[in-house]
Amino acid sequence: MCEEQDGVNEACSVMEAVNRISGKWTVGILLAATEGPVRFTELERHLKGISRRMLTLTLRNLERDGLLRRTVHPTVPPKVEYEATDMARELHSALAELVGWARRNRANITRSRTGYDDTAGELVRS
Amino acid sequence: MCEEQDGVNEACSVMEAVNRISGKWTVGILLAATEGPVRFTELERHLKGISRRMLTLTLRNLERDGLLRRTVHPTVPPKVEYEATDMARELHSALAELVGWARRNRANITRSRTGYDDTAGELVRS
DNA sequence: CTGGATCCCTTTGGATACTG
DNA sequence: CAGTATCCAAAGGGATCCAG
Repeated sequence: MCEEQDGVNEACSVMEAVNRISGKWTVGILLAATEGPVRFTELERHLKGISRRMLTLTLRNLERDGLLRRTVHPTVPPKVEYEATDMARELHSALAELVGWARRNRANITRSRTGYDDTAGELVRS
Repeated sequence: MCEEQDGVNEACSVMEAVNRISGKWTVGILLAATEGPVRFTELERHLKGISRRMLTLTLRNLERDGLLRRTVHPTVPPKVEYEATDMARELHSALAELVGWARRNRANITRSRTGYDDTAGELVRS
């Protein structure tokens, strides 16, 4: 599935992880579900701007990967709760590293981008 | 740009990072460029299956974000080298966490998926 | 050798309306 | 409340040819 070469298999492992947490809403949902069980509409309000369809899809995929546990309470009206699994909680600590990096370098990246756009942009339209 | 709510701004920082390293080839390129300067065709051979277009695009974006440094040697034939910046090297350490997580939980996720597909799959086609 | 430009297909994601 | 179904737009990504 993933050719084994020098550093590429390492990259492959990372990508497996990255692919799983990529997606516009995945991290937000994961973080919310780590603090405790959350309901569908709670998430819908929490993740402002998400559509029902994307919320459903993202939840399904997370459940499928074993990162979320879905509990249906057979009541009227129905009540469904989502909660992060242990595996997801471990991931959370790894995520913290990324948060740190993002925080530290947010400004650098922005500067780099503007610099790049200013420089290269002019060359193109020369 | 990113509404500040409870845990969402935290998720936002993660997403900034995730968005930057997502993309099919980004991590592979980053890892290769972290070990030392690499040339265009080296990468093309290393990342088996990548198209020239995607290699170019990914390199451009990484350079734009300040994660890669692009050095042009004014020779004939032209020679261009890419190397990871300090910022990218810091990211590499954060990535290591993810690698660990991916390695530890790869099997779990696969199991979870097959289990999910077996269970839910039947319900759908009922 | 190192790309740029173009075409085209696939995937992702959003809006909305409907249902148990 | 918690979804499902459908339609549609935008982005991702591959193939190929062209150029400095």
